[in-house]
Amino acid sequence: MRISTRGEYGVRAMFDLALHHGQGPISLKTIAERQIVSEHYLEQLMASLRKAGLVTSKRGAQGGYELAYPPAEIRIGDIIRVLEGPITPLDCLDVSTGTGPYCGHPEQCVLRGLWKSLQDSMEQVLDNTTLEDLRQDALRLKVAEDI
Amino acid sequence: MRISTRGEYGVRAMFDLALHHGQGPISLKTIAERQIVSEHYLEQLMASLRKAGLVTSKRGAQGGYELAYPPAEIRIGDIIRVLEGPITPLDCLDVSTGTGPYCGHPEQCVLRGLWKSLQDSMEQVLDNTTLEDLRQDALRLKVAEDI
DNA sequence: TCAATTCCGAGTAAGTTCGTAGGAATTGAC
DNA sequence: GTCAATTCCTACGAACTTACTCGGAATTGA
Repeated sequence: MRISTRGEYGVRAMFDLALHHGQGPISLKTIAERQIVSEHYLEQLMASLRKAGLVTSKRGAQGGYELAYPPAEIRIGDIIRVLEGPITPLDCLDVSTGTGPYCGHPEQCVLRGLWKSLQDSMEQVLDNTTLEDLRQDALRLKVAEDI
Repeated sequence: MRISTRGEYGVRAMFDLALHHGQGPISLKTIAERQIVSEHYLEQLMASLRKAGLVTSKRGAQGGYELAYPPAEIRIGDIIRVLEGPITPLDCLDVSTGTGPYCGHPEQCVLRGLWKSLQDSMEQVLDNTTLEDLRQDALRLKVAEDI
């Protein structure tokens, strides 16, 4: 029931970009130093986020990454889905794979309801929180300038 | 964000035991056949559940496993915790490990709130569903006798 | 021109998952 | 007392995932 470092670091990087949104491209090196993660590893995560259209990049000197949309329009669930895959406790619930909704035996429908409830509650949290929400939290903690 | 087969099969096995609660010990072989999982693999899961006190076992001919408590007193969260470990999206949230609550940098407290909300919502679902709830669902589906 | 930076593909060590294998110990039924 | 059924225990292992590292090509602003 854990998210991996892909999701964790990815959300941290996107949160960092949200805090500095509007200040031009931020380099990987800067993000990696501020969030204390491996630069090369983060590079791979940013590549995924870029291909998914959540960030834009600029190469060369003074290049870096920026959010592709305002922080209020990027949900944490969007980030997690890109980096961790569908938000679901069980593969058979994932409509995108076509393996569900029936897993072969009718009695499993009872358990399916359970797992579906779990999935719904996870998505509810992750899709109702945006980067802007996190930014507001940070401002409220009055530590934004230190980050 | 997935549970592994340990949790999935374990819940299925416990659900099976709940449906047949009060009928004496149920053998691994029977559960494995009904739930279509590997008998040897399930054996390992049942060993964990036994050590955790959720089931009792009886060796020898006509032996098998039984729920240690009535279905209404066993929460799905209890089963998942035994088989998958603490229910938490991030290790640093797990109070039992002592690594939390501070992960070294204050700005992470903002993200901590997010992950904590996620954890709470997952535990809310898993700890508010008991085996009796699932049994009632099954009875309502009128398929209990087929299982 | 050059330093900074993204982009890209490959490799890899350690850990986790999902089992399998084999046999010892226990028990009820006959 | 024997035997079949069953739990109990330890060990092994193959495949997959995770969390990176490495090296270098391409791009860009100063």
